[in-house]
Amino acid sequence: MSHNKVVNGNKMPSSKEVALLAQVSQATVSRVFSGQTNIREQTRLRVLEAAEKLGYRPNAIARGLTLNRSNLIAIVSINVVNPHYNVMINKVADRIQKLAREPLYFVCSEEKKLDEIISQVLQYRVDGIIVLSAAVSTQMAAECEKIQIPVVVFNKYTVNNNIMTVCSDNVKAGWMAANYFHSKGYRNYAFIGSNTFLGTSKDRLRGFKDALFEKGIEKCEVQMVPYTYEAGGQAIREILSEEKKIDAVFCAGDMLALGAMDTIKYEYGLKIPEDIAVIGFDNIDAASWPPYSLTTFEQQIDKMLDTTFNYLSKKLNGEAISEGVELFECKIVERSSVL
Amino acid sequence: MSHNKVVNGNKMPSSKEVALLAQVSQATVSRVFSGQTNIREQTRLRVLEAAEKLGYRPNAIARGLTLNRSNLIAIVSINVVNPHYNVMINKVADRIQKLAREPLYFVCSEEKKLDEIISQVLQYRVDGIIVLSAAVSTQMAAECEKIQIPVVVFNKYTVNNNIMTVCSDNVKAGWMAANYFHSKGYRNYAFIGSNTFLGTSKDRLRGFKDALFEKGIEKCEVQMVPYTYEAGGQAIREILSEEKKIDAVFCAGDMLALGAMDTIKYEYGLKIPEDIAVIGFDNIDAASWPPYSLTTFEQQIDKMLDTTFNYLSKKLNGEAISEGVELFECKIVERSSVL
DNA sequence: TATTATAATGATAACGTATACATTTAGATA
DNA sequence: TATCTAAATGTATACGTTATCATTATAATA
Repeated sequence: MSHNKVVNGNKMPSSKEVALLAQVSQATVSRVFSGQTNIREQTRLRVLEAAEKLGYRPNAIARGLTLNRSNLIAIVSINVVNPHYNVMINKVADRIQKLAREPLYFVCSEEKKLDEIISQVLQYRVDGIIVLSAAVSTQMAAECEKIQIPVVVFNKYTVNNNIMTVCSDNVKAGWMAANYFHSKGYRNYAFIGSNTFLGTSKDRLRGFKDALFEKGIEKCEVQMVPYTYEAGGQAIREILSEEKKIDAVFCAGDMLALGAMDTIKYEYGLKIPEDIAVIGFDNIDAASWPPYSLTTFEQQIDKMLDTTFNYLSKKLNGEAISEGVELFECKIVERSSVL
Repeated sequence: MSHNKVVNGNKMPSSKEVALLAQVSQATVSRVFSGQTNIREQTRLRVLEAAEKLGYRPNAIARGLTLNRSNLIAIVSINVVNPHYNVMINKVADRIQKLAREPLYFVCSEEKKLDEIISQVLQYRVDGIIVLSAAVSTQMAAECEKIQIPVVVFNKYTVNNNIMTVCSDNVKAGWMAANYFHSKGYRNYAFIGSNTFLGTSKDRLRGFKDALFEKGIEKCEVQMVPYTYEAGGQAIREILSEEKKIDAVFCAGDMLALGAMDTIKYEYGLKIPEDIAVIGFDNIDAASWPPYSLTTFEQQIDKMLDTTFNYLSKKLNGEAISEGVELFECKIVERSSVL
């Protein structure tokens, strides 16, 4: 059938077959490929040559079984179209590879199903789990802790003894946004958040309202919508339609902000920032483009990743490091969507 | 030390431990969890109860070893910030999960290193490999074929007997773009492609030039730049700076097109489409936003994914299906960046 | 050369699962 | 009840690696 009859046509050769060809024991082959030192150069070469000839590659699955770890690190992310998000995922994947591990990628349609997904993840005996923008249940966190699998929740504020949480200080950012608006003379506020990232949006809203309260302002139009450009437009439409006079809108995501801006300009013929000022969140690429020039918040993603991976690698090396919540301050990137 | 002394504090229980508690053999536990039928309901429940009590989860790694397949499907993608791309990756991941497999995600910084990455992928004895926008070497393709691992190259035209290629008909799309421009009366052309997706860009350029040639037009300014918004701007700057009169530019990617458009409008004060018409590629979200309203090409991503996963699942089920190149036509989405 | 110390290698037992085969049990029939 | 058949379960082994321990080969020393 096959044109190739060498050894075992259709499956990858094992170390045993390499050993046979190189005339050494299987253990020696294993030693060569697990990078041990006590090997005579001559035999090492003979083994490598035999391996080359057979197209041998160590079986990571089998290795995982004996070592009781897979070298896999899971990324669990909610399924959302968000440029900022995809940048994050790529960065996370890259860091995992730099840790000499492989990213096992799980997409989670609804946050409700997160526990189910993690349960699946655990079947792979991953070395660690990074959850993006979703909350891990207390029960699941306890279970992971019990079997010594480090979990980092990234970009979602949760308090949980057993897991590491790395997150932006969203409450403070909201507070900063309000103060920034106020300092520029704006007085009639609106907030557009997303129910896709509900917790995060709520935190930003809380900080926003806190600051307004400090200034003696109670009124603030609030819309919570899906995280899309269109929904941003729809939200501002709701706000503007009912004769509610606002002159400043804080959007808990650039995508929402861009949708709102275009609606403000093209549907209502209003000027930004003269009629309405806008602040966004995430500083996605498009925020800096001339048609928008959106003032927005930048998160310290790289520093957050440093913390995440410092924690993970310490855990993986068995070094002591304690869990907790690590908050990072956001920075306003000033452009021209606010006076 | 630990507050929990049940069985084996810090590692996940095995089927053996479950068997012990349920007073059955390990084989029976295995049978319950691999969904076999010949099990008395009573014992099945006893096993499930014991498993529940111990927090047992089958070890996918060990299962992979015996079955000689991991249930993993690798996604190998080049590292690029491209919204269209991230949408694709999410869709691919989702389909993999629907196939009851898990996506193992590899990011490849340079296309040169693809073979190296695939070599790593193969260590995990993945059930299949999906390569996005990168070419697999003939040698590597042959190797994968030999060990019966199906490979699909998505979104990159390559001819290779051993792998399945699913790709848009880029040559034809380029040809369509030129004809579209020409039918609207434009006569002075430029092309901006990306060296990040060089092969794809070249194909689109070839079709574009072919059509121009048919019309008796030889001249066409060409720029090949990295796939970014900024590079798109820089490219059009190069084209416009040297007194080269052009009135139509075809960009092999929306990101490039948006960058070019903003530069045309805000730096040169020219009007789109009156002074210069623009066609993009991919139909990313931003292309439809009012400031751009970009006429662009839409790829039949879902149909392409259908073909990809139909091929994969047939291969995985051992059904016969032959490799080959499957091309999909692109569709122009007409907006107002062309007269 | 004989003796040691050390480096290199081999033999073997895990790791947790699935499965072929052997055995037991339960249900059906006479 | 005895017998037979089929279903349920148990036993034992293999999957490809790593690691421990035992053994052999090599180099260093007297």
